[in-house]
Amino acid sequence: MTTATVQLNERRQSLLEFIVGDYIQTAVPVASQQIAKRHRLRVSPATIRNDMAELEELGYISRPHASAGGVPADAAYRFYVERVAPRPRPSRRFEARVRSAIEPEAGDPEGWARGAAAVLSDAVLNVAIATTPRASHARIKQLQLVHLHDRQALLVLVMQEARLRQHIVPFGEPISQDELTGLAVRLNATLSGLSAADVRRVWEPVLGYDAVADAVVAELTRLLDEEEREGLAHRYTEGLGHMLSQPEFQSAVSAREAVEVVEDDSTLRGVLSERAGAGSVQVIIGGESHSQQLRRYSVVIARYGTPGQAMGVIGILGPTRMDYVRAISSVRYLADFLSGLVGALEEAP
Amino acid sequence: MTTATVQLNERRQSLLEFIVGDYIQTAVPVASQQIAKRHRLRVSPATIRNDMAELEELGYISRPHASAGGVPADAAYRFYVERVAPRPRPSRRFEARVRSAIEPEAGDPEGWARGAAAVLSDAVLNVAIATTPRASHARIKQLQLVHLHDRQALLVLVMQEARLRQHIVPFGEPISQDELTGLAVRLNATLSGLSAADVRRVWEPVLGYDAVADAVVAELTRLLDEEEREGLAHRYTEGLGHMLSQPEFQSAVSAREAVEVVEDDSTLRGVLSERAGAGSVQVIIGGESHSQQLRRYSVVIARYGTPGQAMGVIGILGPTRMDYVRAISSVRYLADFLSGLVGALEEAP
DNA sequence: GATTAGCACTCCACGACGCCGACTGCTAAC
DNA sequence: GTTAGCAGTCGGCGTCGTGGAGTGCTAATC
Repeated sequence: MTTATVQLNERRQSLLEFIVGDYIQTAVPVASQQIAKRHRLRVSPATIRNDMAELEELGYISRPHASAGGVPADAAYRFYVERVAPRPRPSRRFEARVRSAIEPEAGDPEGWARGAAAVLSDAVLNVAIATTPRASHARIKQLQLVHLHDRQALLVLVMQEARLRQHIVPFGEPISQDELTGLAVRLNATLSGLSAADVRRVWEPVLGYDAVADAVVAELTRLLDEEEREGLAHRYTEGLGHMLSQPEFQSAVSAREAVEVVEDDSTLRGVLSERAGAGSVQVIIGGESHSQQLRRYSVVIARYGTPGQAMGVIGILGPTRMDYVRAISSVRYLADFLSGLVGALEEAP
Repeated sequence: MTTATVQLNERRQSLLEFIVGDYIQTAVPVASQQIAKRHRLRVSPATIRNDMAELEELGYISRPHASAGGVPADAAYRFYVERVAPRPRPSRRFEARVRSAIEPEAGDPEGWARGAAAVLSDAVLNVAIATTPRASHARIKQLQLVHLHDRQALLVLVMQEARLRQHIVPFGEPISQDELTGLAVRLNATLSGLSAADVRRVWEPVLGYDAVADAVVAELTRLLDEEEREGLAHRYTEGLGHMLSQPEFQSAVSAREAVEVVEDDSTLRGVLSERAGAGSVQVIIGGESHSQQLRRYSVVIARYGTPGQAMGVIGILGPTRMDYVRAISSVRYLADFLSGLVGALEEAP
């Protein structure tokens, strides 16, 4: 039971829904006569005006100037989202596009995230954001050592969910590929499945016996530590052009502002990480983000992945006036789809 | 000997240089009196006007309207670039930033490219683009097989220059990690250092004896083939916000146009790949690109890497009115810097 | 009490107008 | 070839006026 359903009788709720819906479509302040014409509300424009005055009083709509139509405030979008939320599935067309844009066989979460951002942005004509799934407790799956020079090797680390990292490891002494391979086999035997903390505990007793192995293990734990710090998750952003073609960005200042919101990592980072509520789709409308920069934007996000193991984020950024019905259903569908893919990467018990 | 040096006496060449230089700084059509005031040219504005009429005649400058100052045409920028090209080094400050933004120890070309794009864009206040180095003849360095499920493994392929690719390989029969490890060791022994064609030739005789190995090799060659198709190179783009704060993008349409140029892969792909001239820095000014979309933009790019082996691209995209001196020296320095890093990844003979 | 018609009023969008100032092109003198 | 002087051009900008869309209010009606 939302505030709105308590405050407003049924007709006013319908009216508010119409106002938000029309404004989302047209981006023009909606006038009482327009509503009377477009929707069969069985009352005259004058009555609608009275109701709109009431809606303004309660903070659901505001007016650009005294004799103008109403534009929805954050509260109105919140009401709208709650009212239309149950509508579930995206179009068949969208589902088909998702399936053709993302290749499950690749086993490449980065590619999936990139593909997901691309389809999503095309579908909602706003900016889409996707991060690769990332484990809160990174564990090593397998490592590989590739000879580069006499005293240098490339360490390739495979973690759960097929996350790859690479780093150069320098050694004090010359070493051959054969020796490296042997070392990798031994390390894999002892360290597979362990977290950074585990690795340190297991390795402690033998520390100091083999300088080469020590160097590899040190780098290994560093990479695992890094992986756990969420900040590093690679983010794919797509569709800025789509968003800028929305009418709210016709002025040059607002357009540049939008670019800055998208390019500035810190702005979005807060919204993406803080809203940890897994499961369903989250909608953060305008000022609800408590971010000055995002005051005029809404974010629709969902987490995906395997709970407790590795989670990524997929979502939309756009002006508060966005097609929430389509946004929510698209994000929900994609999150489920990606979760399925990531789940399939988990090792069977 | 350029066309301009033949057509223009020394004073007019200086004049043209001043016009271009001033316009690059101010973005305002430059007037004869301004030039007389700012530069000690030892002639009166009237003379400058006469010379400017000549420059207009020859197509070096144009005027927004009949009684306005001159703005440089593509030809003027071309002249300017050639005239100031010899100036060599970027500022110490820039060099220091490059060194702190790019970590050689990481041995991660993707990270280098990303870092390079970031510093470059900050330095020139325009869009910077960097691709990872990519071999024209991809050769396998080492592979790794990671058990996912009973009938599925993750193939991790390391190529020269530490390029990584990953892909899931499904099998008809169940297989353990130990078997996979053994297979990887055998394959590494036979296939290391080979190209896709080599692998196919070497493998042909034993094809059909081991379904699992066949599946891995098939996937392997497919990845190598893919690697050779330039289209797949991952591109990092940075600094759109910087570019949009340039005065040419104050109007909303031009801003959106700019976003589209940057977001649309195909527009830039042409310029990036076609200009294969390795070595020095290439400057493509406005219409020289023969692309309608890029008519008002200039591109400053250089290839980096180890010639004949693996090459990437680093460059700048901005309005034709850009600081070419800074752009060219920055790109040159970064290309050299990155080439050094990539070279160090090559296996010693 | 809720709904509606009528009407005066508000405010924006838009085009016309006019003025100021910056610059040029031209002419004639040096 | 160079320069001073001057008439002429054009963009930028603020002002003004008008048309039209839309509201709020009042009084009548259901």
